[in-house]
Amino acid sequence: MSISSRFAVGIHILTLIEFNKEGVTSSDFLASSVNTNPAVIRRLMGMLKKAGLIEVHPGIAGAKLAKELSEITLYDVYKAVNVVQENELFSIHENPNPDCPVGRQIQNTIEPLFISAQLAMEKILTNVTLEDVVKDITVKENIC
Amino acid sequence: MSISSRFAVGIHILTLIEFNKEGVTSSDFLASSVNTNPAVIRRLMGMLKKAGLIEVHPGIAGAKLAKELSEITLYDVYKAVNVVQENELFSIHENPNPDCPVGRQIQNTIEPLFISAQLAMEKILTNVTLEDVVKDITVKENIC
DNA sequence: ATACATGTAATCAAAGTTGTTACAGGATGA
DNA sequence: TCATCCTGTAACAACTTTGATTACATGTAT
Repeated sequence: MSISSRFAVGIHILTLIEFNKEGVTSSDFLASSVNTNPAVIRRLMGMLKKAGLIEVHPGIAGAKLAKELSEITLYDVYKAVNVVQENELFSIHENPNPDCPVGRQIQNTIEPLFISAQLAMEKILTNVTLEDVVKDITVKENIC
Repeated sequence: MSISSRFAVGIHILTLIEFNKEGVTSSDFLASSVNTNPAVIRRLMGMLKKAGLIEVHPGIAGAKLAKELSEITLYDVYKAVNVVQENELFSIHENPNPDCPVGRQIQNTIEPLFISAQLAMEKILTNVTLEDVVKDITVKENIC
C-alpha cells in the first residue's frame, strides 16, 4: 500500500507554478515537467482550485497560486488531493464477533491508537511549507 | 487509500491468542472472532510466525505467542504483516522531466520529507505494546 | 487408517490508481 | 463570426492490491 502520487504531483504542480510565475503555466506545460497526461494535471488542478490553493479559469491559459508560498503547507496539499481520508489512514476489519471479548472491543481499542499515529504523520506535513520546498530546490540547483 | 486491515487483524490475532492462552487457538477459532475465512487467518499466521511473534506448527492445533506481551510492539506487527514498505508510505511520480529545474530536483527534495512523516507515524507504533492493548480491552470489558 | 490441523497455491470480485480519448464550453484575436 | 487554444469533465481501459474462497498437500495423534 502506498499513498497516491497525486500528493507528490500536487506539490510538483504548485512548486512549478511558483518557479514559472513570470510565465504562463498551462496544463500542457505542467504535464511535460511531471511527465504525465495534461488531463491528469487538469484533474489535480481542479482539486487544488477547490481547496483554494490556486486560481485557474476556463478558457484562460495558466494557473496562479492563490496564497503566499509560506502559507501553503504540505498538509494543505495532502488534504486538497484527497489521498487519505480523515482518521482512515489505517483500516480496521468490520464485523468482528460481538460474542468474543476481543471481537467486541478490538475496534474501540485500536482506533485511537491508529488515529494518533496518523496525526503524528500529518503533524510533520503541517510543519513544512511550499516555501521550504522551493528554497530547497533553489539551493540544490545552484550547487549543481 | 488505506493501510490494509491485515495490520488490525494481526493485532486481533495476537490479542486473542493471549486471551485464550489456556485454550487452543486454532485458525478456525480466530476466524470466527475476526469474522473472516480461516485461510486468511492462516496466511497472516504465516507472516506472524516468520516474524518470530508466534509459534505454530503444521498438524498441531493452536498458536502461542513467541514473546512476552510487553515485548511485542504494534510496530512489530505492522512490519510482520507487511502493510507498508520501508520508506514507501508515500509514492512519488517517476520520470519527471530532467530538463526542468523542478522536475530535476522534486524527488530528492520531497523524499526526505515523506520519510520523516512516515517515521513519525511509525514512532507512535513502537511506543504501544500488545500488553497495552490487552489491558485496555480488559478494562473496557470490566466496565461493561 | 481416520480425523483434524496447518501451509499454501490458484482464482475471483471489488476497489483504487493512472493514463488516455473525447468533447463541451469559455476566452480571445483575426 | 469564426478559428483557435485553453480548462473542465466524463468515460473507459490497464494494472495493482485486497480480501474471500476453494482446494489440496502435508503433518500429527489416536
